[in-house]
Amino acid sequence: MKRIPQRTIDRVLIYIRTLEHLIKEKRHLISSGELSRITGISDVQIRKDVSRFGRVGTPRIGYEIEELNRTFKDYLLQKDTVKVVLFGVGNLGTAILKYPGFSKNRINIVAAFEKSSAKVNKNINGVKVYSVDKAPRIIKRIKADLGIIAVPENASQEVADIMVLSGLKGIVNFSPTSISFPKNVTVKDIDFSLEFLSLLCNIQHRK
Amino acid sequence: MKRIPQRTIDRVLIYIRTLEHLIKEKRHLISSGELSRITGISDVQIRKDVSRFGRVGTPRIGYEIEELNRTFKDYLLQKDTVKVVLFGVGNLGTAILKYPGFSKNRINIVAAFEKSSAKVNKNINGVKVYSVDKAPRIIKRIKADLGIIAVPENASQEVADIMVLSGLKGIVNFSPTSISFPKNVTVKDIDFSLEFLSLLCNIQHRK
DNA sequence: TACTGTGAAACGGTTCACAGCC
DNA sequence: GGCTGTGAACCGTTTCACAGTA
Repeated sequence: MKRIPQRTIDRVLIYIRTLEHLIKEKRHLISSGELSRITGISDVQIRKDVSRFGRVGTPRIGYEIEELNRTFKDYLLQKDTVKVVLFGVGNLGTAILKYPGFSKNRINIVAAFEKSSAKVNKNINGVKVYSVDKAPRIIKRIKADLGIIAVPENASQEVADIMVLSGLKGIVNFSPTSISFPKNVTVKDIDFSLEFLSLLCNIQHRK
Repeated sequence: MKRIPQRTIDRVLIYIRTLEHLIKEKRHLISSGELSRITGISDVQIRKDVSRFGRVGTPRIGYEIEELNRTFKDYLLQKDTVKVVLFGVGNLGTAILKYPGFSKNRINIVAAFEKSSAKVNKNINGVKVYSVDKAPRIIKRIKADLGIIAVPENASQEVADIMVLSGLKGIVNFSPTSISFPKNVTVKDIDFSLEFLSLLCNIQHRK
């Protein structure tokens, strides 16, 4: 199959999330129109996305939910579990450690790292907190996939460097600053302030 | 000035964030090339974005940082402060209440709402926690701009309905589910699991 | 009739190539 | 030479319009 663009992947992840809700409700069939109403994504867009996977729905009937979900997941979510490490066990870091949604998506936070010695060696929600200087060794040993930056702004670049050095190829950066990194590493920035301001501009600038 | 597309707005918010860092470091001038190196956004893109605001840099020299920053902010950030209300004072909700980055962006969380009576009437980081049924009255009185959904998945639609009823026009939804809402309301979804899975697919699917 | 599936058109955004300027 | 500024080309995505089907 041809390479799937990131935009499409992000939509498909929403389809998967929705289909799994429906499966829990024992639903079996869904049309592109109904999926559109639930997700807010247009029905044509949904059919285009589905057809990319070669999947065939039944005219007049719609798509078989289980089958569609399996097709998406087989293609996108090859790894059975994702191993993630967290840097920074402050308020946000702790909330992430306790976030209830990860387990159902097979996302496992396997270790946390902290500078402040008061938190080191604690155990939060079953995750051990280590001193930052142990990070490279531990990350290589457990072969983590992704890393999370949840440290204060002024420490984020330093922490990012350690993550790159440890061989992580993907980073989710919650700190409100641009970090530099080699181009074989992929970074996703989530800056809460920017999300709010973006939404606000969005509202104000629509006539 | 013509309507500015959302993509551009999101980039400009990053420019503002960066320029303010530079101002703190007493820098005065910056070229599109250097701004590109910091932010990861291409230099041509930056010049295109800047030119949309009619701003003129000096060839050979670059842009005057203070001036550029002011131009962006004057256009985008008209409100002096943004009033936000929070629904759900669990782990994530509490982390948001204590998030240190909001104040410098003039984002104020002005009230929080919780179902569980154990938390009602508490005060977290200077923000009063009210019972959910008080929400419509309080939100209208204080004229809040945006609302945050940080309640468990199964309560998110119910809470969203209350927010719409209270007149909020923008919602940041941290719950991992699609919510339905009238089209005069703008919603921004932040689903942590999806962000991680998206990043992972991104890494795996690049050749 | 009520749906899926899809080529073609329209749209929007990014990159290119280069003119202009100090 | 090193920077800004920008029309034009390019590219990817979304929407349109409609053919196909049970």
